Amino acid sequence: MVVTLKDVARASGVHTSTVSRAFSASHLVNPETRIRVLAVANELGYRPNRAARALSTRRTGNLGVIVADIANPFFPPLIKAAQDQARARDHHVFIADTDERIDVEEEAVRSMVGQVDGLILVSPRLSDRRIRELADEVPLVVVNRRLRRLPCVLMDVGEGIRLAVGRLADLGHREIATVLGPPASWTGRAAVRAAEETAREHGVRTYRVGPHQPTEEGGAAAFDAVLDLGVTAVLAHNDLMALGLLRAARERGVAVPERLSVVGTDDTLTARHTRPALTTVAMPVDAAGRAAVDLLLRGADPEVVTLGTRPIERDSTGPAPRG
Amino acid sequence: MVVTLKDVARASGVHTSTVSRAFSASHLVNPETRIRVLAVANELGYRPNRAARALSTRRTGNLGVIVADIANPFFPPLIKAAQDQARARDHHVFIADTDERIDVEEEAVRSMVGQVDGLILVSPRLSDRRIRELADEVPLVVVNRRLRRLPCVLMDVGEGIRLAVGRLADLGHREIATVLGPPASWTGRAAVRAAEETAREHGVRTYRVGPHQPTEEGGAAAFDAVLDLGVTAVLAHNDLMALGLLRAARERGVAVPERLSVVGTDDTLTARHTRPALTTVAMPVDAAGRAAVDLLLRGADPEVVTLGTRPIERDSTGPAPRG
DNA sequence: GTGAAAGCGCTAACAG
DNA sequence: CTGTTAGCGCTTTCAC
Repeated sequence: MVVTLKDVARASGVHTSTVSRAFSASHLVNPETRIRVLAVANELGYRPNRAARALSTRRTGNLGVIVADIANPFFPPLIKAAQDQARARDHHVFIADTDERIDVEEEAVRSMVGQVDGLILVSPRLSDRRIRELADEVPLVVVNRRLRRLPCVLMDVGEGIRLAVGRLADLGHREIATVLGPPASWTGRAAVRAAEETAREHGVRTYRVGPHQPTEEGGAAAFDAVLDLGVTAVLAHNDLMALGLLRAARERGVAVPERLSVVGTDDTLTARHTRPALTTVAMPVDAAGRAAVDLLLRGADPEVVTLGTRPIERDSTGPAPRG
Repeated sequence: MVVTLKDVARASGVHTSTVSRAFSASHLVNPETRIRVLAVANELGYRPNRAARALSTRRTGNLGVIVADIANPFFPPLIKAAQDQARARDHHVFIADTDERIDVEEEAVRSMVGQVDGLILVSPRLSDRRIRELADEVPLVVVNRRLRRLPCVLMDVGEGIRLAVGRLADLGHREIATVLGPPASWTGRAAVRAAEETAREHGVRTYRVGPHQPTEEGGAAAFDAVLDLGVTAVLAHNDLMALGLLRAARERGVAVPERLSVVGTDDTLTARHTRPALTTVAMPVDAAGRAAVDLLLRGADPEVVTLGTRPIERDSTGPAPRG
């Protein structure tokens, strides 16, 4: 059924080691034999078994990318950028989705260890401690979380959030709610901190709502609480949750932005298409994906790459309603 | 650095095979030794190397899902459903994105063979012939393409398209354009065929535009050609392209649906949120993902699972403008 | 330049 | 119940 090195060796009358060399150390083999062997291999449809190869070389040529939820449009562009970069450096990418579940994340990592040369953990939900343990077993780059002495790629949401909150203050908003995503989200915490600091500097009051699942449903679930607070603007943990808020607002007849301004985070595809178009904080996901692969493949000292973010003002924010 | 079976064996004073059995055939080992061995293993932080294990068992416990573009919101829900189902059956899922490129798809398949127990090809761009060859090397399920004597999961877009076109005819449309996606798209061809047949039955004329990339950009690129045809309605290969058409229409000041009705396919997340909300054909992606895993794991005779589709009427379609 | 042999980490008969 | 042995598919010394 499956053609192995041995089959090729037999069919071309040389030893397996010669066939092996023909593939992975072609300069060590007589050009003529090499050509003959490759011809036979091709004829037979031989494909090296990468897993077996990895067993002796300790290099698989694969990288693993582990994300919380590929259905969250924030992740795919990052994954694709990582993939492009990996391909340019002659590696393949295996992706795993953890469904926002910590046990699944653990399992995903475990199943990849040994089949990849390195792992990129995007917005991991695992504990810092556990990530450090894993880093001992396999080269690791963490995206969206800061861990001392580990290579990290960070997107400074704080920067974009500060600008966004400043803008809301200028528009006259005096009470703002932040809608929280998963408690384990490192960037989420950083964003909330940045929002609250900036708000304080502008004399704006803040409230927290949540945590909720970082999904459209989660955002919708938060809407009533937001409304009850009587705020005039709300910052959502991500665009998905902002979409949920937008939908709930429409269903409840709450005008956006006239009565409530809504700000998302991520600038996903949908943000440009919502009604009203969503104001949001754009993340440099492409750069992050590429940087993660570079860090992983460079394998040098645990460097930290920090990338900037900025708010994109669309139609879901406007002047605060007059009291 | 990395702990192996041998290390555990040495540390617990038994043979490697006993350690192996303690892990994968625990009933074949004395309870006391097993407990001791597992304790030592745990102490040492031993993790079985799945790739090595697979080399002898020929079972990896992994399934591969290969999709054309994870950034296309059509795919993630399918992947997630497949993942859930796989997990329920004690398997992991590795995902690969082929960037709509046939060479990358080939590479992705190749890199996964040997590291997975089976492959799910979603909307493959590879030739039928090549897919059949691959099916000889690795268990395979094809989604969104019909291949004789191979297990397939099909979503009958035709069904939804026929209903959608019928509805357009009822709304008075007499000239309709179909915007084509990638030439290699099997469902795309089926959809166009269904559209043209139904149109003919209703005395409606059809035109084809494209092919274009199945992306928002691709859709936008098709807009001018659509406009030039003077049609009053357009069916897009997928929602992404429909979004592009919507955007281009807005930019050109063409009112949707007053002057042009737009229909997508897939019913992705964004469709509900566009302005106007997109009429589209909903695909049973969850069911498809689950069915694909079931077929793969059952490994029985090459069955074909066909799932129905239906149009969802929103605000991007309306009565044809009066001539 | 090529073959022989050992080994990567693990499992699977086969004895005992 | 456990140790021995062989082998999964491939690479890598080490001789010749």
